[in-house]
Amino acid sequence: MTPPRPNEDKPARLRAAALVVFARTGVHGTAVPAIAEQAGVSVGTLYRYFEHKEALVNAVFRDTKQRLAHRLMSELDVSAPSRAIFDTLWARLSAFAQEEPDAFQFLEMQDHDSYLDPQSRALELGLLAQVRQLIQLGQTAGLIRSDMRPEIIMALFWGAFVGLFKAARRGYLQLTDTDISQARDACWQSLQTDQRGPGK
Amino acid sequence: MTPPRPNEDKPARLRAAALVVFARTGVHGTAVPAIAEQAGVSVGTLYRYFEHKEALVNAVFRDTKQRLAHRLMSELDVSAPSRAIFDTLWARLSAFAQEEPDAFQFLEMQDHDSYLDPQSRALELGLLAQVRQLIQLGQTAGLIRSDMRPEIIMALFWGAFVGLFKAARRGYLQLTDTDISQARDACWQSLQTDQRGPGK
Amino acid sequence: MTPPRPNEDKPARLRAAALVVFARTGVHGTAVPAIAEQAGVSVGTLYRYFEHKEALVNAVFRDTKQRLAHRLMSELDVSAPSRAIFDTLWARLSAFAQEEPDAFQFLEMQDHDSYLDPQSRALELGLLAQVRQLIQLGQTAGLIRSDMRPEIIMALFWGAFVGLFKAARRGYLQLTDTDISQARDACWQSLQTDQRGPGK
Amino acid sequence: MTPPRPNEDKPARLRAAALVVFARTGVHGTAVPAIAEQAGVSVGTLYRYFEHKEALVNAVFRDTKQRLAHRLMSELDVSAPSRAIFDTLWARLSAFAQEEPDAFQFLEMQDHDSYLDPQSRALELGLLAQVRQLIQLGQTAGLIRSDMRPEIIMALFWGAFVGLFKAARRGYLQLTDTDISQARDACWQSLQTDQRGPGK
DNA sequence: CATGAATGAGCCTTCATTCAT
DNA sequence: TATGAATGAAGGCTCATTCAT
Repeated sequence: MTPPRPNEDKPARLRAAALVVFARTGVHGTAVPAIAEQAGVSVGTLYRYFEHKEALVNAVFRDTKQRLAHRLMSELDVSAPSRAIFDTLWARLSAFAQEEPDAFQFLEMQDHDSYLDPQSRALELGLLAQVRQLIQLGQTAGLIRSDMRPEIIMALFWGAFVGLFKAARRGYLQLTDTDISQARDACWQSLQTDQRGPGK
Repeated sequence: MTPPRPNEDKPARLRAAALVVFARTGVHGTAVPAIAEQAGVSVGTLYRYFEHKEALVNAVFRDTKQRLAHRLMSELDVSAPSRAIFDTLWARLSAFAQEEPDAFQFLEMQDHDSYLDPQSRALELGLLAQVRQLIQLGQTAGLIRSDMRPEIIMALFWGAFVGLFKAARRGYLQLTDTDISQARDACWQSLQTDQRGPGK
Repeated sequence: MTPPRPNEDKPARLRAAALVVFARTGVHGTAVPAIAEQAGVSVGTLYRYFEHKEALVNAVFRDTKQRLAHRLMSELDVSAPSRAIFDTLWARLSAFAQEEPDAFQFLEMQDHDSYLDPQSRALELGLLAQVRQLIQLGQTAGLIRSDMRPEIIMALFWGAFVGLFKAARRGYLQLTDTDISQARDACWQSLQTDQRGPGK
Repeated sequence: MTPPRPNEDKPARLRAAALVVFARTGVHGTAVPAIAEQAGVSVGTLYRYFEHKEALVNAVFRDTKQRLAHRLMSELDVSAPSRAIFDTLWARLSAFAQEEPDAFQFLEMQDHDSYLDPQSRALELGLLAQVRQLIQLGQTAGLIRSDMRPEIIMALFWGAFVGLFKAARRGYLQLTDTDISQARDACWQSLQTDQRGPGK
């Protein structure tokens, strides 16, 4: 009934479709037929390519996480100064969040823990490890403050970025390019050794 | 069969129980009987006090949000310097996130939009408005950078905080008090006017 | 909270209340608490006087049937000519249907068979037997056609009467006193030996 | 487990099954699984074809009413004398009541008002209007008494017929063909102008 | 391979009935 | 004796999954 691009491979179309509806209604709130319909195939076909709904969720998760990882890390000049790397990463993340809002939102959904399998979790850790290395590199080079554990830095930075786009998505905020640049600079600033000593 | 604390009031017990399981499995992933069981009452009893599952969710949300708001804002000395206010808020938030991890996680869940009623949403906006005012006060007093919109500052700050505790909860991080203080200082640092000018 | 007539006996009040709501919503469509509320007592009290919902239904049925029987048969001059008896019965039935529409409707409800107990059924047969005797009397006296079994006559007559008031209740008809008299005469006419021979 | 006639169409089988159990237990007294079981399908299948239980009830009602209407009215020679029309209708009604007792009983159930939708109600009124016209025709032709409103005549006649078969169904009566003919003649007689003047 | 009708376990909700107060 | 909160089986309905075509 709806064979949009007949020779596009079905699993990919199903993953893409699932991503859309998962972002809209959440994983638990999405019925399998709704995914099949969005993909323009029948339920039976979906189950030909994915054993469970859970398997599909994990496939979508890995797919999306990997796309993010690729967009962030591919051809990244790790020999550049940290600030340049930071700006590049920020720009790439922003592009991802803006060009694939569903993907970005999906990755941030809270209730993944209940159905992610070990492989998916490993993938997540992999990306984290990569970012961690970048930070450590910067710390060693003296370009990023060394008085904080890289894990803390990552959590704060990633959280701040997510917070920014989540606020925008929920309508609390209208994000302009200026906002995004300012936010980037503020975040970078917090990664520097404090020049003024502790407050108070 | 299970009258654990016979004279504790049921609605409160049900809200508390719901919070626990919602935090664990998400709202959509939680069956009503699971809530009743956690509360040690029967399903029928739950429905005596809450018309819908949705009504219960909203009650839990409001309850929790209000408790957070109260913990954050009660007896806050708004005439204190911004840094002191900031530290107080950070400490209170940390205490909340550590003492009531379920509550903290629940409030951060993504898929609330689908079932929150107007009253709940209004409550959320109310707390945001309060925090916003604090930031504006600090900006006017020259203690917080004025080159960023308060909304952006809030989003970044709240996001960073959430990111920190979410990473801890997910096991990517073992949070110590030192970590929390450092994170606080880093966040505060990003709220200051940059002393060194933009990078690059 | 609502002790309307404190010394009226409770079972009677409960039967009356049940009749009202049964007529309105049907037996299956009526929740026990609704009956208690209508009676101005608590559910617990209801169960003090009636073992089951079913027991209450049967009590209401018997109560109502007996009241009908009494209104129809008490002080009936069985020595009067059939036409006079007929007119009296018709008038009494009409009064009952008009003064106690709930009772009349309840007695005619179809799905009684599923919960009437033997005693209730016996009562029903008792009233039928009484009417049957009246008809036989008339037949013997040559005042009612003898070419039809009394059972058939009863069924037709009772059905016609019910049909008349049911149509009125359902809004297909606005019943006037003239209508009721005409209907009475038409019914009586059908009980007479045909003066013109069969059709066809 | 029970694929009795595999290629019979399911909605029809479901309507037929529902009619049977509705006639037995009443609509409110019938659980959806009981209908599915009677039809030899699963609950899920029932809900594939009918949105609600209520939708099914209405479908059954319309189906049944229309079948009755068709059996009564199709190829009816309205130019025939009233008596002939009357006899035909009576015969057709009798056939319907005897061949499809569940259908006949279902149509007469009291508590329809609570779940019939406007379309179903319209259908009911349509059939009534048709019968009404036949009566008026007969009245104009002087073959049916003109001193009674057609609505009254309809109510009495339909009620009498229903009463006859209801009595039989409830076991108060063993209906023979002779009974049915006699009843028909008696009913016709009541539709004639009284030749003897009022009784008393 | 693809389809989508069929299945039935499980979800949300109601309600007849009980029992501590 | 009266109350009404508590219970849990059962009802209406959904949806992940299967399988005949």
